Amino acid sequence: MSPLSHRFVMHFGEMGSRWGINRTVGQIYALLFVTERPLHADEIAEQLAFSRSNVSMGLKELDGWRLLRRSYLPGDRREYFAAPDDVWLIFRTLAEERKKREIDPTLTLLRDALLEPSNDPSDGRAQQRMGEMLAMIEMLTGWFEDMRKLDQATLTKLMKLGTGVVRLIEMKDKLVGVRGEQSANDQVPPSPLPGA
Amino acid sequence: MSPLSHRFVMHFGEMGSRWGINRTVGQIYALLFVTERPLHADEIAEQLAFSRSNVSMGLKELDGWRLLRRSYLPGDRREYFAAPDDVWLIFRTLAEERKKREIDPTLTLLRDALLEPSNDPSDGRAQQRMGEMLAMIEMLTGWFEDMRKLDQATLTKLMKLGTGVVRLIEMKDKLVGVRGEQSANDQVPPSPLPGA
DNA sequence: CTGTAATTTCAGGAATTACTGAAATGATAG
DNA sequence: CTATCATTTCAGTAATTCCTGAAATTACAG
Repeated sequence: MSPLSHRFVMHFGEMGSRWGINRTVGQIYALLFVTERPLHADEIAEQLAFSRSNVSMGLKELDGWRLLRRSYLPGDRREYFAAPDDVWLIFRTLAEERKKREIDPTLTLLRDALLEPSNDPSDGRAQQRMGEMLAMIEMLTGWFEDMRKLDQATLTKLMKLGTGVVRLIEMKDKLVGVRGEQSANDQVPPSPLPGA
Repeated sequence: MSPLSHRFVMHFGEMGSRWGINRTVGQIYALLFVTERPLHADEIAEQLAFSRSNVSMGLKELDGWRLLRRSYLPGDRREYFAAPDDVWLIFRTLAEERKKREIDPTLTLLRDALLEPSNDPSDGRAQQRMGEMLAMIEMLTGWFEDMRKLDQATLTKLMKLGTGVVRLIEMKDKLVGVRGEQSANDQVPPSPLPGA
């Protein structure tokens, strides 16, 4: 492995813990990401000096994140692995999976907990706060869902526009006359900071 | 603690590991979040059945995330802790801190690594891929920075607009007349306009 | 200062998570 | 079916992270 690739792979290994994956998984993905051709498990194990079984578990984990492309070579029984070519696809998948793992369980808890009527009068404050949190998360996830539907070209255009989008909204408000509330299904949540 | 609050606190404890904090820190923050008045460390330790020193370390950690409000009571030497009232402020802070911890180090690595000219010819592919990743992260963080500058009201409006924002952009393009400056990747193919 | 209350630090043990080698399972060619 | 190669599972160990009690430090009242 070239010094450049090696540095990149090591970095992903170190960052792994902050990203909620372990060193092995981080390094494996970095390696697949920078490598031109698909690799089979033994090659990965050899390059990273991990045990074969560790690589197997790491690949399984990555598979759970939907971040792997699998392929075969004619006349070769071994399975080959690669990262998707499109970095934006990788990012989208990552964002979706993180939302599913880090946000959705809390969304469910808040909805469930706030549904059942409380007979404990001391719950007032807690209900209030949990309601605030729920409203925020629903707005964020709704918006995330909206953005997720957009194709890459549109999303790119939107991001390049940056704060310029505010001028558009002001312009619209001026033309239309005012802040007509958008219909119900317009709530959306943004997830700035998709995590790693 | 009421059953409702207890459930919330336990949930945050369990989710802690997925969020990159530990059980203690998760539970402490959940407790502060739902509790009306600020609490001092001993109260937290008692309610959650953690050692006093563990609470101290947890509060230090939360402080590092800038998620704590500290206060004093007249005639009382102890320090009191609370979560900010505004859930959006909490979210923004969280997003900023996560970016700092999870994204910025990689941004730095990619910039540094791609700056130094490589003499290793086998670096071609790695440079290419790392460049793609860098371009994506720069677009995302740039956009994040733009959104971060907006005040809450504007951000909320934008999120509620959801995919409606695409219609605005199309409208603008129509009014202004799409100029050649819009490059190839800016074409706006009829996108799924769910709200439309 | 001195004494006391509040808080933090830290070494070590507890708990959790990561990793390995060996064995089991699965897949395919002949 | 059988032999062989590939992959996964899993029990045990290594490594890391979490948590505690005791000691040290800090803050402040008298």
